[in-house]
Amino acid sequence: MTRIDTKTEPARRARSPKKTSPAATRPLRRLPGARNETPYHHGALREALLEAAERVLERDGLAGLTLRAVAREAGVSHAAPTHHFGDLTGLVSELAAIGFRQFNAAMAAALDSAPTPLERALARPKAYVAYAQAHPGMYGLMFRTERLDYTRPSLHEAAEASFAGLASAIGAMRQEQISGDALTLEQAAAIARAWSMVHGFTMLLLDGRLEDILSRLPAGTTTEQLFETMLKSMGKPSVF
Amino acid sequence: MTRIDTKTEPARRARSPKKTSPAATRPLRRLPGARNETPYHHGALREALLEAAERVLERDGLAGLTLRAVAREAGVSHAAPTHHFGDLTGLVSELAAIGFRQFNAAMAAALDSAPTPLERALARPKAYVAYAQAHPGMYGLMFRTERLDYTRPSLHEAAEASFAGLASAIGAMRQEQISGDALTLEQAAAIARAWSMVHGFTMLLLDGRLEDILSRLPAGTTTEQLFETMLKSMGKPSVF
DNA sequence: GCGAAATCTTTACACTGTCAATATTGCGTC
DNA sequence: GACGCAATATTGACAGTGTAAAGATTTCGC
Repeated sequence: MTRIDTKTEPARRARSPKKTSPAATRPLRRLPGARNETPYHHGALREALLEAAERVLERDGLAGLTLRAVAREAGVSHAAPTHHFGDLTGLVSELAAIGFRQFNAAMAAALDSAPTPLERALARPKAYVAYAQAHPGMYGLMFRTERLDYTRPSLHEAAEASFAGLASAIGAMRQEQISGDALTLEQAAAIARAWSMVHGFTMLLLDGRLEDILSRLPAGTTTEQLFETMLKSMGKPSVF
Repeated sequence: MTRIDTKTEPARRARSPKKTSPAATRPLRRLPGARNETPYHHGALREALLEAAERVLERDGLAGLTLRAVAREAGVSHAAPTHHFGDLTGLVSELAAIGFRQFNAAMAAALDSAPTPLERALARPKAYVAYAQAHPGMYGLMFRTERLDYTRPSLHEAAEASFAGLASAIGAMRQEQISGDALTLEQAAAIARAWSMVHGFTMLLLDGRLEDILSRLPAGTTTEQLFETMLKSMGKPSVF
């Protein structure tokens, strides 16, 4: 059965002569507010693609986050992202960098809005889990290293800032200055302990692994109650 | 350019008449020890596929674990796994169940070989991390819920057994019986704390996220030292 | 021994990432 | 202002994937 090559993308264009009306030949990218002449050059496609990617991620999950799906969401051709991000790893890495910046901002905001020292002690861990619950797709992306390129400056810096915030918070709690380039074993253990605890709880929560535990608790017990009880049961009353 | 359908798998067979020598037409599945007449029915394909899948996983990582790669590794056609596992989720879930059983066995063995009570207190967490380091692909698979079907009895039971082992160890540590169907908030927090801690540390370690910390420690400090220091810094001297 | 069921292969198709070739536009330079 | 080049976007192609359907082969219950 010799078929005639109907194989790639649905052929939205029926072999028209070289120059017809561009509105008819390219139905993509219909920006409603702007002038309807969808220009060949988008103008801010990079940002539009990242926003589209975040939408796709939170709507369809990590498995649905494909280059072609993002291009569709942004209303451009399937190969348009290549020029801006190189490949899928590039797009995902830049999106993860945005996630880390969102995360850092959320942590800072939570600290600022905590009045009493007692609340401040719990503000960071709670904001940590809250961010992950509000943006499960993003958090999953940020900590799924398989398709992430940490040599990209934007991602490296944003993640580094997260870590620095954590380390300095631990230092403040221990009433000592934590220098950037050297750590004692006890300092490192304190950082690793806090990070492991919060990250582990978050991952188990997002993966639904804690529902077994929650279902065995008195009816109406919330995730937050479990988390706070857990934090208070540490050796010292607070973690970060 | 009308092409003639050279599109699917490399056509290993050049339109031969109906019955030629089967060794020529099907070069797959050459079991060296057995009789060279590779039979049409494998006999134990399900197990062979699972073993092939584990090999592929630890060799090529999670991204390389595809249905077709597993079929190739086992020397059968690409659609053969379908009949045994339904789809990729099925294969991955069964493999994860094997991982949980390996994990449970490793934990039990570690407990048995710890002579003193002091060593027994650290045996479980250390065995936990050691298993993940020895089988990083497996551990990643077991805790990457996206492509896992927990309604499968084998996976559900194996994972449940892991959780039960953890819960009972916590109960023993707190000198109280933990019943299967109800938990106090404090018990649940103790379980969640231990699990979050160890799982979080393991994930950060496998994702390379702790190398930042390790590189700032005195030269020669090992992951195990960091982990033990972390455990001992908990409120009580042991975790599980 | 025979028919049905289980097992395995083949074929097909929609989807993916990525590359190469082409089309279109923007922009600096004269 | 016009020209030419670089940036941007589209089109087309191809190898790889999962999955479904249809056919081939073997095993098994009776």
